[in-house]
Amino acid sequence: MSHENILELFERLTLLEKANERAIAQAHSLQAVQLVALHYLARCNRFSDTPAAVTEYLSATKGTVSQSLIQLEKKGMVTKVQDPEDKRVSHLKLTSLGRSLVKQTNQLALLDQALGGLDCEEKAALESLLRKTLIELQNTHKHAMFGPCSQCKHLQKSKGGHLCGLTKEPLYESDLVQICREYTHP
Amino acid sequence: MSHENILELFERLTLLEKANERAIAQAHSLQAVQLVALHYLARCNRFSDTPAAVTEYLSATKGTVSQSLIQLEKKGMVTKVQDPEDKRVSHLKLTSLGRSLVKQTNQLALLDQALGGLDCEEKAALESLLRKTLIELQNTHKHAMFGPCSQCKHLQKSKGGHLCGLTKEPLYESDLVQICREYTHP
DNA sequence: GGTTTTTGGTATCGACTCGATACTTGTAAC
DNA sequence: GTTACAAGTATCGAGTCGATACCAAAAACC
Repeated sequence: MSHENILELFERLTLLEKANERAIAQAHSLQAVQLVALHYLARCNRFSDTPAAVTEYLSATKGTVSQSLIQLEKKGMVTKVQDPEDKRVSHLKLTSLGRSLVKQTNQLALLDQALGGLDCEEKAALESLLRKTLIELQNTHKHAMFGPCSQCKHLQKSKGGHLCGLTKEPLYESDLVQICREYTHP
Repeated sequence: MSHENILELFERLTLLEKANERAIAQAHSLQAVQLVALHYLARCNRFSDTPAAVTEYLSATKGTVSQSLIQLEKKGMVTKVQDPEDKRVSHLKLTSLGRSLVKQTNQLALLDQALGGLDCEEKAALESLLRKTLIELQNTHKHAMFGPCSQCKHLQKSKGGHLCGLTKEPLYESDLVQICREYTHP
């Protein structure tokens, strides 16, 4: 009748996953937060690769995130590129070292391995249930959701391609699958 | 085809929930970890209310957990009671202050609110999928699982009641719904 | 029965996170 | 042009975390 069981399961999964994340990060001389940020940067689009976006994604404060990003830069995982239009913002690009680290650690998530035990139908069901929960959560609170442009409310078709209704910028194929900080459910 | 979407959704939910946890904890002058520990202690059985069990649950090191528990004790949320049989172990009992805090913060989980948007069938489906995932995870790695005695492999019936096959101790009604560190899936 | 090993728990140290505040610089609003 | 605001950095104190060392009680061993 209540949600207690789900909450417990979720918390348990979360704790195990978190511990695993820490272990993996440590194996590469990184902090857990830094690894999460790195994975985020590897799959966000070019509107969402700024320190501010990472801050929003991690739900942390900009001071903290700034420091973590400086660490990542020191370790040669990312480089900062100043935005040509707005000189205040910088874009974070993964170096080849950063990209290879992401690749190495991609399949190490405990969850990823555990999900191998589900068949396709179950995975689809789980995905849609989780998505529904997340959307519900976004409705009650006003948090950024960070989804792919391809499923976003702001996606528009233009001659021969796509367009973001918010920024009016063209979206190419590669943009569509990446996640964006402005994602809104239709 | 792959699990990427599920992993993303899961990570997003986790990050939001974590941020929320921090905020709630801070509102009560606690650390997030301390609040999680407190909630754990509120629903574990009498075999699982020791510092070692909390350590296992949080997947942290005993040194760290020891400090967190000392903080909780200082703040009057829990009290330590030495085990009469094994003088090394201490049991952590919630004070009335601790219990009331747990009650206050119980319904504040973002997830809890978001799950309100699912109907009963969906919730049941989500629960069983998450459980299957967790069991799968336990099979590949050997982590403690922390489930309720009522669903445990070690549960045995005895004359007029139940019994834990591992410790041979009697289990009363109230024990059955609480979570135990020795939980094993049948 | 006495020695060794293991286990539960604490104490302490350094590296790091995190939040808060203050600050700089660039952009937008009026 | 002045003011407000936004992006990002710097810094400080409180606290987490992992590692190590340590103590005491229990268990295993001979």
